[in-house]
Amino acid sequence: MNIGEIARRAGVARSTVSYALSGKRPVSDETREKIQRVIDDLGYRPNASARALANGRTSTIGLVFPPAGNHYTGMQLDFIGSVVEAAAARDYDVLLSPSGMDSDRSFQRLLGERRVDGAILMEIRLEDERVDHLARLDFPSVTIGRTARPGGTWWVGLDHTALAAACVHHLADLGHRRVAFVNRPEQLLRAGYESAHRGLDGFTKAAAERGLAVRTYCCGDDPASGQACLERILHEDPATTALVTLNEAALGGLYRGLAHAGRHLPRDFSVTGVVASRWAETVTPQLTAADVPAEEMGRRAVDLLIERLDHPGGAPRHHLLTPPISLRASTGPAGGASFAETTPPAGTS
Amino acid sequence: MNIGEIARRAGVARSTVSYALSGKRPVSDETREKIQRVIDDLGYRPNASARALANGRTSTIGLVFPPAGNHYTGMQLDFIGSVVEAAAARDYDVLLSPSGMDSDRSFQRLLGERRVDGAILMEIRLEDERVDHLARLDFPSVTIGRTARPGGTWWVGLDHTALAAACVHHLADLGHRRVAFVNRPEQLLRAGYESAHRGLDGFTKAAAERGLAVRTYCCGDDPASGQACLERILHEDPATTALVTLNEAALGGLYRGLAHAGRHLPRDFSVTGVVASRWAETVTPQLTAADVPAEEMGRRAVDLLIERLDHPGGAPRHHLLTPPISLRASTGPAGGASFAETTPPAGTS
DNA sequence: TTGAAAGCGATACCAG
DNA sequence: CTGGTATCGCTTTCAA
Repeated sequence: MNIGEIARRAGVARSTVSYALSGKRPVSDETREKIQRVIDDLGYRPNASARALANGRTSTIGLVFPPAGNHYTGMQLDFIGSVVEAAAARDYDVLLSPSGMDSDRSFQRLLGERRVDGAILMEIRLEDERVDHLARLDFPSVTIGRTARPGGTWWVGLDHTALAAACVHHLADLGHRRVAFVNRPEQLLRAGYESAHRGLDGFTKAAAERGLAVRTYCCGDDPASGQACLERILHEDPATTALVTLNEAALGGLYRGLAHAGRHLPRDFSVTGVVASRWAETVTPQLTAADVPAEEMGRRAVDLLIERLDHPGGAPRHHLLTPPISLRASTGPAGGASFAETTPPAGTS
Repeated sequence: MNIGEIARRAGVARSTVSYALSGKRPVSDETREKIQRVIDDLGYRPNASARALANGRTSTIGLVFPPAGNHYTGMQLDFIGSVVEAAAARDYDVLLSPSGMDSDRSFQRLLGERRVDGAILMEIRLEDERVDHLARLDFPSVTIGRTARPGGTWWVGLDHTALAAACVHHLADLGHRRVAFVNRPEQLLRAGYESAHRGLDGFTKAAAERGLAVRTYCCGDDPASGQACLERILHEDPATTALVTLNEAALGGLYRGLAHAGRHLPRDFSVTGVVASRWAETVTPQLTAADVPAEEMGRRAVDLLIERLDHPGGAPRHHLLTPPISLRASTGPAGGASFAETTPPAGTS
């Protein structure tokens, strides 16, 4: 079923059917209705490939995120969901590409073969070859996260520096003096992941400002690593009374480690960090955290990209978000239990 | 940059370039190398729309899942991730479509406009108009989950009946006599969601077989609902000593409710269910559960679909999986505390 | 082993 | 207001 067949049955030219559909040229009511009847009868829908070939637009956006092997973090998945829904609302389809490098086959297909009109990139690194690549090609794209020098590019991001600092200040205000930082996996830090770097920076500087004793850790993206990491923390400094984390996937393990060490939240230990609300609310006690507004970020990224597609050559725009800390139940005043002096160090049993 | 330009620069016909690329016709080494050099020089990649138009295949599969408004469950997202990775490994792209009905715009675009070669459907209902629609059109598709009468269709599914029954038997073997069932939200049950129905069935029958006293509940897909649901359970029958759940998103809330009621797992209460392992391992104590093998299911769905695409007309195939229960730490013998008689009912404070 | 040309199914320009 | 036709970039048949 194609446009020629519709034209034949309606007794008009193919171009007339096309114009009746697009409205880009006036068509008499009579003709339009005649055409519409045929279309409804046959359930005709124009072929997307042909249309894309003819007018150079696919009405599809690419969503590029690194392959995760076994598991994605909840946050990554939240972004995917929000981007897809926002795009659907704007009548765009979303093509997924699990690629971490600009040389990945899937990445090449998306861009090189022009399968998409534009792309949204996730999991940005401070130095990101994918971003540079796209910028060089002047390929319309928006990043969720920002590189070291984001000037001239389109992005929506979180102010991880400020967020981590806010966590530190919150803990310092509560009287905590010895605080640990639980980051994403070391391999991601080394690879230059933005959130890991800026978060660490913000934490370190704010802690120095407040004169806190700190230790920083990298931690795998899973509960078992979280538990192991917590054991290390209490082993290396049993007097630690609080931690800040960016690692939502490890959160459950951190909690478990605390429970095993006999530390009761928030009485003798406080936990806070940067985590999407749905995960913060899953743990008990619920996590006091700067909530990552995944839905808003996905929606804004889509809006920016569509704006860029509709108005090529416009000045780069971006959104830097700094969500407030939501007070829940995982932080409390330090010293409630003076734990380190009344019990043996954990992690040694 | 198109195939004509490559042909011109290499001094050959367009068809020769095409054949050099596809290998569907012998091309002399000399010619091929000449062409390849030009291609490498210019970084040429064939246009996907043109190719799709010419040969009728898009090398893209559609992944259809219901719009979730605010949040997807972790399991849904796990499926998405696994399908995307499996497809990428087979050089297929994945187009996402958040649509619950066959009338959704996104659904129509995907199929009607032939944006995809085939589709994978998630969140199947016992009576599913999307599945019927696709079957009528003979559109290549595979479902994750199965309808009431899955004969003649392609699917990969979980034997929820057997899984729920296995949970019941596990608890009964441990001596539990009063057991609750925490299902997905009522609205999904009413809508006929397969897992909710078959799971409930399996639970009910197995419980009857073992002579257990049971209560069944529907519960919203979020921690707050889980907590509320647990309060109701203990309020309506304080002597309940165990529960089975399909609702992974509520799990954190169920645990919290138990903690608030002073029930210690697994000493005075046991929890088990059907949940993907990564979520089962997030909670403390880790959940003894039939692990949903999301990755395997996604991979198998992709394999089945590609098989169906490559060999049209083949006999329908399917995989029914029954993963075993992984013993972790959330279940234990009943009666360890004889809780109901020594403390007031929970949920009344 | 290679070239020429006819589609694939739309869009949009040029005429009338 | 409508029709005819070139065009998008690739695949594949037909001929040499």
